[in-house]
Amino acid sequence: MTELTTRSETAGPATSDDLLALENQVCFALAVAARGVIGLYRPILEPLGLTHPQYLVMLALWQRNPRTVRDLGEALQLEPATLSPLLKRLEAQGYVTRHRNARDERALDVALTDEGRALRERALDIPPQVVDRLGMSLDELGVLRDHLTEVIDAVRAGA
Amino acid sequence: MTELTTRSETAGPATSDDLLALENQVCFALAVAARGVIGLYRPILEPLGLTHPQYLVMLALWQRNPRTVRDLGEALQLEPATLSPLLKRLEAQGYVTRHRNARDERALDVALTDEGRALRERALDIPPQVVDRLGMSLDELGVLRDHLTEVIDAVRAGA
DNA sequence: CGGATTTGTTTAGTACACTAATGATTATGG
DNA sequence: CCATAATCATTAGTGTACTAAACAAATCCG
Repeated sequence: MTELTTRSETAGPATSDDLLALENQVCFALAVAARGVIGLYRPILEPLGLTHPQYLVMLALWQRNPRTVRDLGEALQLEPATLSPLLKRLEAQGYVTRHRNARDERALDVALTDEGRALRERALDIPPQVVDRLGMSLDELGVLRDHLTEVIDAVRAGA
Repeated sequence: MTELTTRSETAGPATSDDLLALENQVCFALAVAARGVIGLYRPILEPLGLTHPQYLVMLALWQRNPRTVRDLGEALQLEPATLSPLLKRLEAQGYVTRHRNARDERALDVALTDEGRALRERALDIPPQVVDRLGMSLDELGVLRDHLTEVIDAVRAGA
């Protein structure tokens, strides 16, 4: 017997109902969990004037400072077409500058402004706030993150 | 010592760099994994003329047939404002009908058409295709789904 | 009964996120 | 060296996904 969707019960037959049951779909759990967790960030990021994807860009820039659009896209696994307008909004907020790279005029260097650099201090309080609201242990979250990393690698391999 | 973000290393201090490192953020892993897995569905769902959220609505309707917008929203954890245009597109595709509920004229009943019902047969092949492309075992996926369900519950409790 | 409140859906507005197409710059190879 | 190909970013178009506001229908309650 081959089971083609994951079910809570380990015994019993995998009926066609089980196969297409919403609650058995990993993709559904993934979508709901991602939307839910990102939703937790919304009120926390709002005072900083950041959306969640914008926050991730800032995290990437705090790790390495002038980065091209392509470089950011690889780090965040986002299409340049998604980043392009997002970065313009971050520029309008005053957190980054956008300038053509001198050595390669095709590339666009995205760099932190003083304000963008200063924002990092305020951001230090964000992860603990989210962990607090989630109410899950760091161990649990660590295990989850490792599982998610496996999925991400599996997607890359299967794509 | 309190660790506020999950890190791969269990020993050593949690520096401010670790705290804000992109690769340590569960929200980032969640976002990338969700986008990646949903991306795997894209070529598989395309021949059926469905997007991933539309596919989830169909799954919900195959489980219980006439459902109101609100009911679907609770099942899928989506705002009615998100579902409203999505359901119009499913109606345009010929998979569902949209009619006001006779007993409560506020509510909108979404019901499968014959074509929508028939689509279920073709959908039976989707989960195995995705599992195949992912290349992860059903056990791993089951564990992951259970972890994600915990996160979803934690979000609901903390929101 | 009838005004006030609640509920269900829709619309408006903003912001991702994707694919495909465009345009500009750099790299390549005959 | 120069035509061709590859690379980088942007724009256009579609489809989520959210909040806030609008609207109609049903419910509540004095």
